Amino acid sequence: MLKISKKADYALMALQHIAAAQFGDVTPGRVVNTKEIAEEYNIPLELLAKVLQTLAKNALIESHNGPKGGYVLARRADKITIAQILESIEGPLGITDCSHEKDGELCMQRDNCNIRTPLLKVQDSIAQLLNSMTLQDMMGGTPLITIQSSAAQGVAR
Amino acid sequence: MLKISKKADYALMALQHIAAAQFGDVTPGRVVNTKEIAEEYNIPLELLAKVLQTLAKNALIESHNGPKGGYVLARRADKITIAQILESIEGPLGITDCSHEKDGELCMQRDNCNIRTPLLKVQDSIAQLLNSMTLQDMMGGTPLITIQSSAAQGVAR
DNA sequence: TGATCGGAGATCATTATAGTCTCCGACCTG
DNA sequence: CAGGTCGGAGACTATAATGATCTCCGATCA
Repeated sequence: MLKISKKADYALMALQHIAAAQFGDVTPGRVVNTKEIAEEYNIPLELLAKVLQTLAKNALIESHNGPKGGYVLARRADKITIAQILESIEGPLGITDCSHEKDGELCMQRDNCNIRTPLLKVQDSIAQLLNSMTLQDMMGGTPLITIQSSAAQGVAR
Repeated sequence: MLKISKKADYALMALQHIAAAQFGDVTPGRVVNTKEIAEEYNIPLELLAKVLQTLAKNALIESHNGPKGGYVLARRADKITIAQILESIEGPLGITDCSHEKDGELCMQRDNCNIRTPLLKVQDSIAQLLNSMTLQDMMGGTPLITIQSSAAQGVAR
């Protein structure tokens, strides 16, 4: 349950790769194209292209056309959150259908719903979690931040 | 993104209702049947039946056949976690495909995967969150626990 | 000017989801 | 001891989301 899509997976991998090429020690400032990433991670080329286009449209990366073209990060890796990446590909975070329902499209259970409030709490927690992690945190070598919900603490299990 | 299924929604609503009927002030100890829940929350009867059967099979509720039959909680509401409920319906928590891949079905990206570890961290955090909330916490009136990831604290946003 | 890039749209196959239908067996209760 | 009321279980269908592919276009730079 709560699985993220393959596209989102690809987005994360690609961004990690772009960030590494751009800020890594080996060949810093390198522009990386779609084909390189697709081959590196065994991702279908054209599907990855779609994903990168979407990321570019959402201003997470910048595209450069023509030979020697490719993608670079639109801003520093520590300014790109996991939440931003995932939301670019999969749309806004929404545990339930009614998480962001517009006026006029209320769900059938709405008036009697007994789980809306607690679920929104859960959603907020996940949102905080995803917003607190950046692409930088995902870079290899960097020790990952320790994540623990305060709610989980002190719960005997 | 990260939406839970309608079935899982129904499961949460139903369990909340059963718990309320069982431990509420009005008519404690009441056994509630599928039809009552379906009508209360506008859930398709037969679909809800499936959901409740699954919950029974996973030992979250107990079924009683025959007239006056229905469902009761298998244990106290504070001993049933949101994680248990969701996993009963949607299967184990898995942010990525490779979260619990068995031997022999490795994903194509496996050997080169640069995002597996951080994603598993995210997954663990969500698991902790869902395990820390119980059906009891979802009961109406009860002030919901304050959930906040420690990682989110101290992050300017 | 042509090979190399990304941009964009339509299209298709597969799978997951949501919902339905049918038949069965267990249980009270009159 | 029968009939209505319950859950149990399986097959089945429709719709939507996903993953993936194909084709054509425009920009760029050597």
